[in-house]
Amino acid sequence: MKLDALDRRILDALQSDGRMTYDELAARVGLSASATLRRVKRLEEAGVITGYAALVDAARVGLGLTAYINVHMEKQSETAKRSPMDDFAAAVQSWPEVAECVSLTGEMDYLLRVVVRDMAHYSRFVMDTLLRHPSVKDVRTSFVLDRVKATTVVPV
Amino acid sequence: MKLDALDRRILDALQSDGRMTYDELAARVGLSASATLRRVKRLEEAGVITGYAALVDAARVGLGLTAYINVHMEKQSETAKRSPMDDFAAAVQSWPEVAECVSLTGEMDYLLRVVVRDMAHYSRFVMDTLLRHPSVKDVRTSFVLDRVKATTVVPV
DNA sequence: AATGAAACGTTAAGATC
DNA sequence: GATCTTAACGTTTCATT
Repeated sequence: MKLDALDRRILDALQSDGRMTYDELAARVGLSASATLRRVKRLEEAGVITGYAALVDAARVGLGLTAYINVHMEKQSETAKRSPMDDFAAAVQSWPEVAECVSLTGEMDYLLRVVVRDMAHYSRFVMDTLLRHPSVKDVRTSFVLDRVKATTVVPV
Repeated sequence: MKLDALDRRILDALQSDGRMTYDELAARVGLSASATLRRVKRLEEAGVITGYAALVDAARVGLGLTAYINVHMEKQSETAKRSPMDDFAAAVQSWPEVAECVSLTGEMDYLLRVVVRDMAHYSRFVMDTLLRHPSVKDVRTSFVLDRVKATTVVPV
């Protein structure tokens, strides 16, 4: 989708404050409230704005440990009915501990960001869930010592 | 902060739809709107809810490339006036390409998630910004092939 | 039972859509 | 005009004495 300067200003504002009123937003971008609303709806319908979220501090709700897990997969079996990759991707969606999962260049594997209560929770997740999945061969974990920066804002 | 079942339901709902009205939210959690409002304000003031954000699809606004960059730092010089770590942490805040930056166990370095337009943009960011920083020794990059899962929702 | 604190619902006025 | 937000006020609940 093609964005002009006004769209960018709208996205900039709504990314920082997703509950801003249309009056306030309109004042900030220099349009009327109704024109602003039309643009926001257009951005939503075009899939530019995928949703709105309250951002929760994981540590303050008892989820004090974040880990990055490199997951190595078994070689794909030729006889498998469906791809182990797709199967793993589907499983990941259902695991609430997994905040993020991407496949990367370099190695044929996944990188997971998981948010858990503590080491015991981490251990249980890896042993009982992750390693139990048939496509997973082995994992290598790094734990987060310090969250230097974490933003949902994309520089439009 | 101590959360009861109602707080959890509120967080669950607002994490999925941050623009939900208090009437709607109240109906979902089984309270009146005013009681719901009071609880939300309390969660905000306690720092449990850190903010609200419109979520933007980076690819749809021309930011088609995400990279994970492992950054190795120079050994900290004894005579440095302030810590190179802190200096780097401050610099990272000002670079809009960096969506996330954490320090990890294992190696004394940082992991960055950067969101850029394309390879040319990535290259310029690494050459002209990242490697130009005095504390940075070298970097190793993996590019995202497939975003399997990416959520801001924390399982409360 | 009496008390106080915490949390709830109703209502109404103002803001927003 | 209809909906939504928000503060005021009275009521309920519950732990403690």
